Amino acid sequence: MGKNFSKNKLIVFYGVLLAAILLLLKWLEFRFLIVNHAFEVYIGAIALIFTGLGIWLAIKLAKPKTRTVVVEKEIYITKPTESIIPQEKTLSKIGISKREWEVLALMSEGLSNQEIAERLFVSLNTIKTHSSNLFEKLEVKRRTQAVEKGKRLGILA
Amino acid sequence: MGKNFSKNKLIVFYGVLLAAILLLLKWLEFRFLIVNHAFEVYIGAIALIFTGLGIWLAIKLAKPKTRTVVVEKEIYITKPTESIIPQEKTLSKIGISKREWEVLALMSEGLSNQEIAERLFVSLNTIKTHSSNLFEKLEVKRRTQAVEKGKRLGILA
DNA sequence: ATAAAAATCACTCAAAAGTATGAGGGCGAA
DNA sequence: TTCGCCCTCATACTTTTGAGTGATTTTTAT
Repeated sequence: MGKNFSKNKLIVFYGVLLAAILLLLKWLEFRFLIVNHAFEVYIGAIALIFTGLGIWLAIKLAKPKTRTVVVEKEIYITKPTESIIPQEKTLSKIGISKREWEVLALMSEGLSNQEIAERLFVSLNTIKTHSSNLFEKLEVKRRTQAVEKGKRLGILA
Repeated sequence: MGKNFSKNKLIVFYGVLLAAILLLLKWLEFRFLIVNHAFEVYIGAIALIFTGLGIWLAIKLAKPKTRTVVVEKEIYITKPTESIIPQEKTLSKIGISKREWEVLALMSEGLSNQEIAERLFVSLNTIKTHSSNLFEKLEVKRRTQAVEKGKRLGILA
């Protein structure tokens, strides 16, 4: 906004300057044009002046090229609690199914397989199957390792 | 692209302004001066052409001003791990011994009792005793719960 | 020095966790 | 429709974990 304003002001200023120069030339014309040989010089002066004027105008008004520099700024924040189902990319990349993730989440809360089974209304054997598959996909051997790795992968809160 | 466009627009505007000024002069000429018409137009054309030339030269030759814009980009980093032995106040308040805490820490890394025993150069039975005492002090029933509670209490990373 | 706390270890029994294998139904993609 | 994946459940077996009890040694604090 302020930039546009100053630009307009500049243009107006330049217009006035131009008018002044033309008047000056007019005056010079009256004073010296009688001298015939001065005509070429006059034209040359005009050309020179207005070329310089154009250059000056262009330099003044040209927008500077902006170069964007991205600066990485480290900000320590308690990792924002992701969605309730976090990092679906990671999940699908590893191939963990929704049900398996649910089991993992309840594991991380310290529930036993039996408790998880009751919570999810399925049998204990089902939970065992899920957890076995889970361990294989996470490449771990125990539930504690699964929880630890799950957190490292960002798929657990 | 848009930058060039606005620059061109500026030039056009300047040309129009110049024409207006010339018309003004023309009018002034009719009012107050007795001068050769063709000569005025000639001078105006010269001025216009060389102004344009100046602008063109400046645009073509001027090295672009660069202005650096710094953009801050937030990066989320897991808060740096606190002291290796955290929250001794909490530990003594609950009555967890140093050895018990060591066992808990290794538990949280997913080690089995056997592995913990080997790591600490003691027997499996010792680890079992430690963990049992640990569970009682933490008021939990399983190692997963112990780890979970340990983290909640801030005695684990 | 002595009592308390901590660390060590053993043994048994039970529960939980984990492995391996098979199998049936549902569901979406090829 | 067939194939693959997911979810479900079962059975059998092994390993790990945890509870309970008791004991010896070391460390620590009074």
